[in-house]
Amino acid sequence: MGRRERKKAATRQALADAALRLFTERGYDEVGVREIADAADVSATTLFKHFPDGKEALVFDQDVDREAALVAAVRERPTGQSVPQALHRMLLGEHSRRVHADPRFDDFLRLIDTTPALREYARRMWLRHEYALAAAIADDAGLPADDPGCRALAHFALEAPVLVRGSRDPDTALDRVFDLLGNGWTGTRAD
Amino acid sequence: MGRRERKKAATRQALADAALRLFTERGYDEVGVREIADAADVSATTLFKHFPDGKEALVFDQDVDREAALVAAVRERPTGQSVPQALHRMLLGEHSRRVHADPRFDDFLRLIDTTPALREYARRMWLRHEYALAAAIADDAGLPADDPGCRALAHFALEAPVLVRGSRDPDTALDRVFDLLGNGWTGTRAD
DNA sequence: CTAAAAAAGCGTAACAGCTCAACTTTCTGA
DNA sequence: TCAGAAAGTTGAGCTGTTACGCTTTTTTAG
Repeated sequence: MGRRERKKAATRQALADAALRLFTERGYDEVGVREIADAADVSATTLFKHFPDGKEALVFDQDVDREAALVAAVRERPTGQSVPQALHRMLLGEHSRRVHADPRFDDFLRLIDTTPALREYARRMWLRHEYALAAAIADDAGLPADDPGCRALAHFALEAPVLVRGSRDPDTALDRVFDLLGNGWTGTRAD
Repeated sequence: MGRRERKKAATRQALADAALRLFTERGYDEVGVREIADAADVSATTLFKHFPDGKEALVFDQDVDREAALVAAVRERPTGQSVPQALHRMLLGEHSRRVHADPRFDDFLRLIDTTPALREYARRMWLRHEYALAAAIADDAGLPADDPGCRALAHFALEAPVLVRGSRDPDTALDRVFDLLGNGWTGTRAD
């Protein structure tokens, strides 16, 4: 790795670190991009060269490849396991794995939960994989790739993680969401 | 109705009309708010006084009360009809009723479909009623008002209309979405 | 090896949507 | 009638974001 790329990566990391620190200290809406750029000793233009998707992207630095994991969860699920069950397990595992990996991950989640713009951005990051996931589901079920039912299942499954954030018990809430997707609405009229 | 309120309503209408005309003529992103304000012969600040939710709100002027209709669809559904079925019928009826009411409604829908910012805004308008609808569903099923399953059903049902836009056959697509919510994912592995 | 040219970082200035403090106009009621 | 409250309007200015040009580094050609 050349000297140039190393400096580039260092600048990018300095920007992301400064942003996360300032955001958690004073709140997302109270910190401007010029201030973040100053803290990393670069100009605002440079910040946007490193993060073309804008201010929100500063928080979601690590862009791991979730798409492959999602498609694999559908394709390589064990016999007898339904598609919703496979996605459910995959999303649960992903979440707990991340919580245990980085101690700062809690602050990270709290920041996202309390900032509408970041929740929206997180949702859109998940939904970027909607098309690929829908295609994998359709292929598995022997339906055309743009089948609306498959698209709906992919869409709802990808939205589930964002939807259950803020619940008192997110894991149980996720159970309920995937129970709905797997078995349908089973509620009957009270009394 | 006093002279003052009439003038206010006239200004608001002039703004909405100018916006819709300019947007359909040249595209949403090609028209600035200052230009719209000029066309209505007011300043940009005045525009935001009339539409505090911003540029997108100019397009969704008529703010009919859908919340009551949604809650009523759940509460007053005929015996034997499930909650998803009731919501499905209600959303279908709402759509066709609007298409037949105003001939300009087609242009309106096309504008929304081709503008990501407007699609997002439409989605958020629907989701404003998520809490009320979830509470109505929970009440009907005898569950606590913040039950995650009820919240998920409300959320997915409200997102359905936006999700099926752009499909080749939106009505059939809506059938598939509500089949998923009513009966769960029934697909089995191909071959 | 060196000069040129291609690429990439960087800052200035600007434009977009949007808000704030102040000024005018219109309505109210004693 | 006429203060003063309420509502409407405005120009200046803030924030996220981008286009343009300048400088620096890297690659390439002879």
